[in-house]
Amino acid sequence: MTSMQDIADRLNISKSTVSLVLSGKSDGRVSEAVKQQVLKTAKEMDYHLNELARSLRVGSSNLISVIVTDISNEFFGQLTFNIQEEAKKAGYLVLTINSNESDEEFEQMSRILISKKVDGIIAVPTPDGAAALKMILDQNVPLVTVDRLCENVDADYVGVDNYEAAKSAMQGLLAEGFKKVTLVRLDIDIPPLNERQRGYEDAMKEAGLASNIKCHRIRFGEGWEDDFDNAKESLKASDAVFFSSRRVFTQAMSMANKTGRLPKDQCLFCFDDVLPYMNGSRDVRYIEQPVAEMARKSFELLLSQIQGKEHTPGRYVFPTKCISGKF
Amino acid sequence: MTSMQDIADRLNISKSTVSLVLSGKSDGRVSEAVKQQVLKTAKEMDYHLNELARSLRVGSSNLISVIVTDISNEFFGQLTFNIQEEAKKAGYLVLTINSNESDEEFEQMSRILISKKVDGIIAVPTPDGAAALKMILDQNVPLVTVDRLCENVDADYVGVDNYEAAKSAMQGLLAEGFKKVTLVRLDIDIPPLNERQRGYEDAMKEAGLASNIKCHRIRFGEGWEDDFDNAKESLKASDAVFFSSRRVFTQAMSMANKTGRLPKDQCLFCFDDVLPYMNGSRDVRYIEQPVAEMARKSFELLLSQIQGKEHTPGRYVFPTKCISGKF
DNA sequence: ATGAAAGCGCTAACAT
DNA sequence: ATGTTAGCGCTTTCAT
Repeated sequence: MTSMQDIADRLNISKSTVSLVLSGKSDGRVSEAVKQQVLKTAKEMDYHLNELARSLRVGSSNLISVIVTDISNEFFGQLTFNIQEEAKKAGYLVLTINSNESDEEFEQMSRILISKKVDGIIAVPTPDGAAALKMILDQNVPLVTVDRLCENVDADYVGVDNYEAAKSAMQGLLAEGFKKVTLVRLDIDIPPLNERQRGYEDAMKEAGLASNIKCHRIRFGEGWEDDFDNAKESLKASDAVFFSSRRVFTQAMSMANKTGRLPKDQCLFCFDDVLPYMNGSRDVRYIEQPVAEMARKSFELLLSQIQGKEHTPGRYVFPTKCISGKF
Repeated sequence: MTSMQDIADRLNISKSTVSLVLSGKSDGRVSEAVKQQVLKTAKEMDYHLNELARSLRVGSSNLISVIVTDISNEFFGQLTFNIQEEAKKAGYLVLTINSNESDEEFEQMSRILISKKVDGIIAVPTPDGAAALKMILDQNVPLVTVDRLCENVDADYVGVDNYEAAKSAMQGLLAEGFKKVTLVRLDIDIPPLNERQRGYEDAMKEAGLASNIKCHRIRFGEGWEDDFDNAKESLKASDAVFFSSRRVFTQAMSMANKTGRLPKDQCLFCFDDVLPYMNGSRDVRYIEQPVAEMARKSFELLLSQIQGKEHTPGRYVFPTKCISGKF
């Protein structure tokens, strides 16, 4: 591995001069002749900058991290993808981490990231991730939270109004005459899912359908099949089903292949785009989150923290779109 | 930021002793009393190891990278997720990179990764990524390729037999009496897609259906809608359609919502699991790749290279599963 | 325009 | 059992 010293030795100059040239700070400070020699020798000797050394010296790694619960989840995949593209433009690389919905993993990985001297963290907090978030803040590591609001943590937040989105979409649904609407959600207590449920319940109540409120909780991990099995009859008896996340929706679709279909005339309502899953024979309604914009905003906020700009944490709530039709 | 020196100063001992304790190498070499003091003081002073400095010193970053074309693609999301979980167990963090199918980006990002001193790279090569792969190899950075075989690059490879999988699934399809089978594929020349097409064509030929061979290419980026539009009539006239990747399948499904459905009695055949997309009213056939095992193997190969074990590059081909039924 | 020297925080070989 | 020292490869201040 060639180092700057090696180049300096070869040319009988000092490594400071080499550094000046190679880091592009030679304007006027180094003679053109020397500059060219350095550049040429660097190429000849196949020199590659050691970022580790540079980072140690200047105290910043040009690394950020995105912590999601599960990168293989489509929504988080898209979020991460868009953040990465933004980061790339600004010269940052992205460490992606899966918390697997575990508070312990979330905190443990946060510690490791801090050790790695990441310049900032964009995180989807786990159900009880407040402690980890506070720890990050304590270490003065720039932090932006996405998707899930942690009320008692004073950090930037980017997300959507889950309550309003769910409620108003429900109202549209009810206005069309659907009465027996059942909710299916994951059995993890995270704000978005709770808010969506609240939106569902309030819409039902306000429409005088409180007695039809019915909610099925599906385990996040092992055992979810059983939960669907138990919910089966109740779902079949509904005239519309609200799947409060894409994950639970696709699980339901997979299950349906094994344990029986949902009635064809039933309306499906889902949080997040499910168009590709539809085959044109159903009333469908879904809510679209502007994931690319959310990603962009998250990184923008992080970057301004990194650059030490004047900053008081804010909450940035993006509008959703409700789409319905025969899909 | 507390450093080991700070702890040493506070306790009037040397930083080597502190290092010994904090890196867990103090067994017998440091007195129990001092050890406890160090541990206590470290906690008090809220000490966090500076991995950057450690990495520079020991010459390894405990960072690896996974380069895929697009992390928001479900298949790559799952692959990455599983690699990350393996890496975590071994104490590695993962930098994920999107090449966006661009050879330039692939090479440029590879250079940056090498500068960052990643300990190894697991990559899904871009269509003409050979140059970048060779560069990585030249720098003696451990490398494993996944999903796409680069014939003229001497690196570990993990994948499936795309030709055989496609051909034998096609044969099953034809045995059921389907005759007009049309292929839909992305318009990027990567080995898996080419191999799948070859499998399709050979199966058709051997069944005496050469004249029915029909292949539609869908652009990877902008304009893909038009390509589907052009293929529309031809697809409707087929009695089975082979979607050679999930991406192109889901695109087709989304399009169908806008420009008209495919006939109900048509058989859908797809590479990669599409169960959640089905609603029980169709003949479906799909090929499942053992993505978790592939991820595990990839990381295992990478790790053994990193650890400098005796190693000649190999090709590891995993069996696929073909599933068919009314889904 | 160039060089010398210090130092980022850590580890490890070598004293003591 | 503990300390001293050197050095990983770089940037940056201060001299010259």
